[in-house]
Amino acid sequence: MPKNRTYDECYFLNYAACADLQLYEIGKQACPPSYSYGPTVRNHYIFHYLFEGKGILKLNGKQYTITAHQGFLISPNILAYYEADPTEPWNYAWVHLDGPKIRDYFQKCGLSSEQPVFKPSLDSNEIDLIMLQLLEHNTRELYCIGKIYELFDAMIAQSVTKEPANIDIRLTYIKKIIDYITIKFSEPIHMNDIAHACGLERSYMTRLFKDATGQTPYAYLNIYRIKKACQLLLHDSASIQNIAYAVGYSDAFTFSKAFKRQVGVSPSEYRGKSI
DNA sequence: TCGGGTGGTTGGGCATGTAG
DNA sequence: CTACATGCCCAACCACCCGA
Repeated sequence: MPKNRTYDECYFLNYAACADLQLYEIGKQACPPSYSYGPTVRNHYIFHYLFEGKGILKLNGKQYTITAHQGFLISPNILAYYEADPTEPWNYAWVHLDGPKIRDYFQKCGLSSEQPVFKPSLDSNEIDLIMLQLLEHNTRELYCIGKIYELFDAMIAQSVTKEPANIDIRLTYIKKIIDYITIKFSEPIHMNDIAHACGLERSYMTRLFKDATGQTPYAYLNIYRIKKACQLLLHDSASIQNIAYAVGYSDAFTFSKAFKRQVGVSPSEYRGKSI
């Protein structure tokens, strides 16, 4: 928390919630010049929207400049720092929210921890109005939940960072690869098999997958197998050799080495520690 | 279960082709 | 021109096998 933080107006909702949305807090603040917040990590989503002024956001080692009638998203468990401009400090509103579908809703707006800045493509009056209504009626919890959905709808309609079709295609390939691995992990899998199943050339598939996930399909497969093996070691009395077979290794020795490399202890030690 | 040797497989760089 | 897709190549890595 910043020193002596004062809110122009902030309302903590007593867990206003519906099936897929929890709304924790709504607030607004006209920040003094160079007013900063963080670095901080949150355990839910925070969306800020600027009525006036500008400032910077630092996230994942990147810096973004945000100006009036734009917004920015801070995702859970991401280290964030933001600071008002020294000459034109921002006047913004924020909402703290979470829920099983919130990530999807923000993604539909083109927002994620990689793309945290919302830039409306059309007249921003609609978003301004929704945010002002939220602030005005911040004690009416069900009204606010309704307005949050309206906000998402408006942001989706006005997003200029919609993912191009080819991104969707790539995501489809990634999903196919993951699906294949999760279904076939217990069988001997070659990368060519996965590539063939997805209709891709192997090296291109590897590159595609690594770009999206940060790890190769082969690494993902091994991690998945060892995770499954951990579950079996804890909840099943089968021999280590049988567990090795069950998660797709044709050889218990190879499994044991791979397990120790990833977990740090041998399979038998892992089982022994859990008892 | 571990360590070492060996052969096969994988990842990734690079050049090139293709489509919009 | 750009982004996507493919093919080739080779160093590095991994699975497998064997002995301890």
